[in-house]
Formats: sequence, structure tokens, C-alpha cells
Amino acid sequence: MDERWEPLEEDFWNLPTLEAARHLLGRYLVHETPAGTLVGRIVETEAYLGPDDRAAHSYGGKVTQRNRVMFGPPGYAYVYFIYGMHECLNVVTAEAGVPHAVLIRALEPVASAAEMARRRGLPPEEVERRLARGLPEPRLTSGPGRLTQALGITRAHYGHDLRRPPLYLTRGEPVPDRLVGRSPRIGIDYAGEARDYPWRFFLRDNPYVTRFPRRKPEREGGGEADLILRAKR
DNA sequence: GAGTTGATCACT
DNA sequence: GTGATCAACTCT
Repeated sequence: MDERWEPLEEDFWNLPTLEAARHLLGRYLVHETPAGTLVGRIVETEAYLGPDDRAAHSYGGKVTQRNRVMFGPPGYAYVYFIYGMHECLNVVTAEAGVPHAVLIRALEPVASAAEMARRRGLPPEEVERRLARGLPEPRLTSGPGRLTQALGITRAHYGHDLRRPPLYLTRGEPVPDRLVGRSPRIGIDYAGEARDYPWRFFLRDNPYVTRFPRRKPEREGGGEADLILRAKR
């Protein structure tokens, strides 16, 4: 039998946020739409641990219209709009009152890639051909703004329970530690000391993981997800 | 390196 | 309420 499509274990939502971010890797994100069931496998995440994390929207602990769902119980969607054009999806983690969330940064397409291509403004047949040949098509779902566009996720999903259709998580294909990489988070240079926290998790050598913008790998291998430290400022 | 608009914040 | 600032990004 195929466990990939089973619901997430219910005690997943009891995990501390950094473990949740690590163990979201390999899971399937499923969106059932009239145009098809869009599915991607999570290959990159970032943890945001307010109120002490300067990069988190919940930094400082103040509840706003935008961040309020982060303060609620885990398992719900925090979708925000950024740079005037992109939507980003987070999974709320940690118990109510602890404003943590995990940003989904990249997916690997699993089903309905042609429909994802349409939504992304890419030629569906061409994309399907590439994927059928085993070639990657990162423009589909590589990046937090791209994957929401590909799966049709918007602020209309704000506060949605990610255990329920039409948008939910399943067990997917679990990932062993040796395939997990770790690094500082992307795009938060303003966040002071928090910019160096290694709270980004990704699948090693997966073509859908976003590139490293500003750091060099320090070392290789290692059983436990090993650290990649920033080179300079 | 520019684009684009909404959320937040410091004020009136 | 009003206006300034700037963002957990993407594409050229």
C-alpha cells in the first residue's frame, strides 16, 4: 500500500519548530482544484521563530492583521503578500501563543505539472516533455513565490487548516538525515544576528532547491544534517 | 538592478 | 486618518 497519500501523523504538530521544518522535507503539498489535483514534494523550508527572531513577522510579539494566525495553534496556513506581487506560504507550528511558522521555499512537482505550467505562464507541453525525459524544470516550483503561483495558493487560503481539503499535507516520501542540508535563511540580511541562524533546510542535490545566494559550503557529508556557514558578512 | 502594492509605523 | 518606508521575491 501507498503511504505517501496518508495524512500527516497527528503528533507531527507537536514537534518543535526546527524539527517540524526539517521533517516537512519530503512531504507532499496537495491542492485539489477544478483544473486538477496539484501536488508538489517539499524540498526546501525555513523556520521563523518569533517573537525573538528578528527575521520573523511575529518579531517583538505584536499581533497584527497580517501575522495573527502565527499566534494561533499549529497546522494552519500563513500566506502573505510580498514585493507587490508574490504570495508566500507558511505552515504555522508550535502551540498557540508561540508565534512560529515554517516557510515553504521550494517543491518538486509530483502531479499535474502541465496545469502548474499554465499557472506559471510556461508552455505546458514543453514542460511535460522535459519532465517525462527526466529533466528538471525549476521555473515551475523553485522559490516561495513560484510555488504558490504554480499551485494556486493565495491569501484566500490565509488561516486554512492544512489537514483538510482542498489544501493539505500528506506523508509523502520521508527523507534520511544524510540527504538534508542546512544553511542560514535567504533574503533576511536586515535581521541582525538572526541572519546567521542555520534555520533553512533543504534536500541535497535536488534541482528544485533555490540557489545559494551569499554563502559558501563549508564542508561535505556527515550523517546529521550538517551546517553550512556563511563565508563573510 | 528594477518592478510593484500592501502592511506597518510614526506622525498629524 | 495620512504619508513614508520597505519587504521571508522574481525576472531581465
